[in-house]
Amino acid sequence: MASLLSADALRDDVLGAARRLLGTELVAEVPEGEVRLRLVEVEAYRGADDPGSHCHRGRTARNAVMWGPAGRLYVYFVYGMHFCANVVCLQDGVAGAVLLRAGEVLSDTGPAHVRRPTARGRDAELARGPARLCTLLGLDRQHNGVDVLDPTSSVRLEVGEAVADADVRTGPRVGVAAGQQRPWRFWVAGSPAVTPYKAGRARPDGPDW
DNA sequence: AGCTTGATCGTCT
DNA sequence: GACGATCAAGCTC
Repeated sequence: MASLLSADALRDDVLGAARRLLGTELVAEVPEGEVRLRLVEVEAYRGADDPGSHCHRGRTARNAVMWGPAGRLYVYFVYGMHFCANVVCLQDGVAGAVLLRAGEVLSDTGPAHVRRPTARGRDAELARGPARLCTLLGLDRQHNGVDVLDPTSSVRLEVGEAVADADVRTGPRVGVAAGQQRPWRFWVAGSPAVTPYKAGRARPDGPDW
């Protein structure tokens, strides 16, 4: 059987954690059954030194989980209709997390397509984008703070087939104007589930950072 | 108390 | 390629 990811993989630095999370498998119990996702796109976020982070301006009720121990889920609400999920990293008391941006469905895609009808039968679109990933796995504010390293949780992070360094790509984070120079987005080259690059959003010469 | 913006997505042109 | 949905956090007044 697959083993759970170790907290050590997340505790030291967010960039290493993001790299290590590629290829890991997120398993969630949903009403339709179980959905198993291979993570293929993630982004690293930090604290006060990261202008693109929710924790840039300190601890608040909303971002509190990001300051807690590694391995918990930080789930937040955006644009009035969507949820996005992160895996919390670094030591207790230090803000850090990795946003889960995309994954490939390894389990039976039947139940997955029931949950994501707008994918119109295309497997690559089941979990392409952070909010779609949450919809697929049924993640919402109820899951904020859930420990994905706990075998009794309804959402768990398990070790998967390793992704070779040669298959890893990095680039600027999507939709983050601040800190554009930081190539803190990691993805698996060639995966159909990775968010397509939007040239129009790039702002390489911003004065932030 | 009111205003702006957002780690987005689906639909329409 | 562009836009509207829809709401809470975080500012500003």
